[in-house]
Amino acid sequence: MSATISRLKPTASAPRPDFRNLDFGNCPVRDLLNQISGKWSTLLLQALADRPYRFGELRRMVPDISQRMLTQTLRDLQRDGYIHREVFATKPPSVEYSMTPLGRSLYSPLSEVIKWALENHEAVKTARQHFEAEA
Amino acid sequence: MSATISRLKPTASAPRPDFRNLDFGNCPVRDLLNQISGKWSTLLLQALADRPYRFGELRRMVPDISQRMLTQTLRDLQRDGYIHREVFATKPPSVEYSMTPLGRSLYSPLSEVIKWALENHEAVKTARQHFEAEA
DNA sequence: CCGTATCCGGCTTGATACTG
DNA sequence: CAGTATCAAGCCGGATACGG
Repeated sequence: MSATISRLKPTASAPRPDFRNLDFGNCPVRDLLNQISGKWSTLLLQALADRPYRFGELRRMVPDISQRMLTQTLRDLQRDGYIHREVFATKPPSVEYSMTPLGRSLYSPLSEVIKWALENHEAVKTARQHFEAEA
Repeated sequence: MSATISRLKPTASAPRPDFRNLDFGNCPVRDLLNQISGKWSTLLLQALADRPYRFGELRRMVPDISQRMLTQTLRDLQRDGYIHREVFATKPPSVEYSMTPLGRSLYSPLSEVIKWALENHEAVKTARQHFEAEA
């Protein structure tokens, strides 16, 4: 997931590229992908791409997420600027989450990957079966 | 990461949607994303999108991957049909990895996400700083 | 050169119980 | 309704050593 993969200089004399920009701080792709590849992140982005939802709604839409992970994942997405959190001082209080422009701009390419996954799931499952068969 | 997020039926009488297609076997997106979101998967796909490489070359291109994870990640990618593994009976033996058509078709949308990450890393870092500042 | 085996520490996640 | 705190379990990934 590095931004720039260390390409070996064809005739490099250095014994080792030692191209240490792979840590999360310096490699944007690993840094960002690390977040959105969390177990629940993409799922929640998909949900909020539709329209804003409240905490409890999201909880019901994703029955097998724990309250803990829902809170945590939403806060991480908010932290990175993908979603907006708005508290309504109703009684009892409610909190609504919605996508930011940044979140939408991410979701645009991300949804293409999701689409690919839906369209090619069978192909991958077939590949897996073939792989097992060879063992 | 589910294929189809359980949308609450507006006037549903059921106390709970109980829409359990979120397990990895049935949810394509979570199933596939789970693989490519491994710590090294995207990085290796990027490398092999360029051209085929041998094991040792990849190892040097990604200095901080362990031999264990390189072998394992490559095998997982091969298992899902994204890359091809070819052994050459040279002396000493060498193994070359290359992308399959399926792998290329995945990399196409995936590279757009990577591109997004490169272009928007600063925006995300800024968002993080603002988030911290509010605490 | 390429791959496997073993051990093991840490992060991530889930379960549960509790507050404003 | 939303969120926090705490604790324990499981998986992932790293180090190291060995084998074909």
